[in-house]
Amino acid sequence: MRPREFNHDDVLRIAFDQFWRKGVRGTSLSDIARDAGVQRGSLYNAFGSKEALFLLAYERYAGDYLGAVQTALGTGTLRKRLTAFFDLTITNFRSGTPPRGCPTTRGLMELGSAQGEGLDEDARRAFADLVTRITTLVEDALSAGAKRGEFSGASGAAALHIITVTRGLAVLERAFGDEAQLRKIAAHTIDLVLGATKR
Amino acid sequence: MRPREFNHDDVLRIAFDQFWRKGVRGTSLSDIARDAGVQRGSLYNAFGSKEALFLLAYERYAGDYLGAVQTALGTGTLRKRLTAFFDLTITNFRSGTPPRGCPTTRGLMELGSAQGEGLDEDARRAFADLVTRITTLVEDALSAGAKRGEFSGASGAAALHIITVTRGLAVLERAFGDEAQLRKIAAHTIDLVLGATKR
DNA sequence: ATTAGTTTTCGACACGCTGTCAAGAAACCA
DNA sequence: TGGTTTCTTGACAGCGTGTCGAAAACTAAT
Repeated sequence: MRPREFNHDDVLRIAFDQFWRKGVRGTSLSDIARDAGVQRGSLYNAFGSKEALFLLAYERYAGDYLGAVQTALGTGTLRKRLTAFFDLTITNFRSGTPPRGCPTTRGLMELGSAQGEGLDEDARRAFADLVTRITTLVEDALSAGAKRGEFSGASGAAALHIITVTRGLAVLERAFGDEAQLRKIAAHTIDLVLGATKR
Repeated sequence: MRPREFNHDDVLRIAFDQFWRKGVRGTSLSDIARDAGVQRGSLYNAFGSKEALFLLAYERYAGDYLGAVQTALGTGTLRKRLTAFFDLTITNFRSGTPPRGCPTTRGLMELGSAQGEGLDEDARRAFADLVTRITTLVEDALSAGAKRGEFSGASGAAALHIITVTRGLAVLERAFGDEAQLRKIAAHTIDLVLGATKR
């Protein structure tokens, strides 16, 4: 059989970069094909559809990001861990020029109820999955912190609250683009959650 | 001059309903024209572009919604006011079948950095404007509550935190569609913010 | 070395969407 | 009634996704 003339992973990387910067609906396969030096038809042949290509590219990102979260939440006091987590989150939103925002949040709001019901659901699942996994990591950090007496409260509720704030930060980032504001909110949230200990 | 054969406001209402359900990029002017019983070209003649039509339709929604927020935040104890505010917010996200989500959050994430730089910026401003106005209303309620001894803390920071949570709720609604979860998070947030009083 | 078979690549096509434009239609005013 | 103005209509260009068949390129077998 004839070997493929392009590298799968390279294309996924290039594609996700475009998706991240311009959104799924905002990037065309022609864009990706041009950037990757590949014919558009070849992409369809190799990946099937734009959504399928996006899903593969997103999975790669999700894995990387989850690893980074795990690292951020892995050392130091609970406050340090949470600070590192928020820092990672905000830095991720603000990466790129101009800042690319949060691909997960964007995807979640961008898709939803368009018209194509089929693959949209797969994408939603992928986004929701990453959110769930990160929530679990935060919850674990809180539980461990509770054992060490750094936090007293319901880890589950607190973790969900923190995740909700990070999603909100992703939205505010798009609305105002004010990184200092985001960091203030993050610090305030940590105070609120940890302060609940010394009620 | 020849009078217009359709009612401006009717079209805006019909258009926003579609935009809300399917997103700006997900609805075509053909859809709106069909629903409104108007020719597509007439819409271009009357409004100029899809984005302009959306902006007009959104302004109408924003005004209505802002009024509802003002009402919700207007009576009772501070806790009651915040509860009513979150209730309004979540009910709004979950209205329609299937639930339509938050048009502001969706718009904020959907637009951003597509390719058309011109009108996207106007839309972003409109979205951000509504968020800012609501933040101010919440902050006012908190300040008033502080005077009455129902809250002690920085009203500005707390208001921003609450708004961030509502934006996060809009995202989680899309991710999980679990209304009970949203209400739990809202209740937890109120406890956290008001609980900070009795530190 | 030649040939058969398989996979990739390429180009043309159908279809939908946005936005433009010119020509037709309808109301109003003089 | 005639002219002007505005709205409506339909055709068009341009770009997007996705499909299809044919050509090209490589492997493997004879």
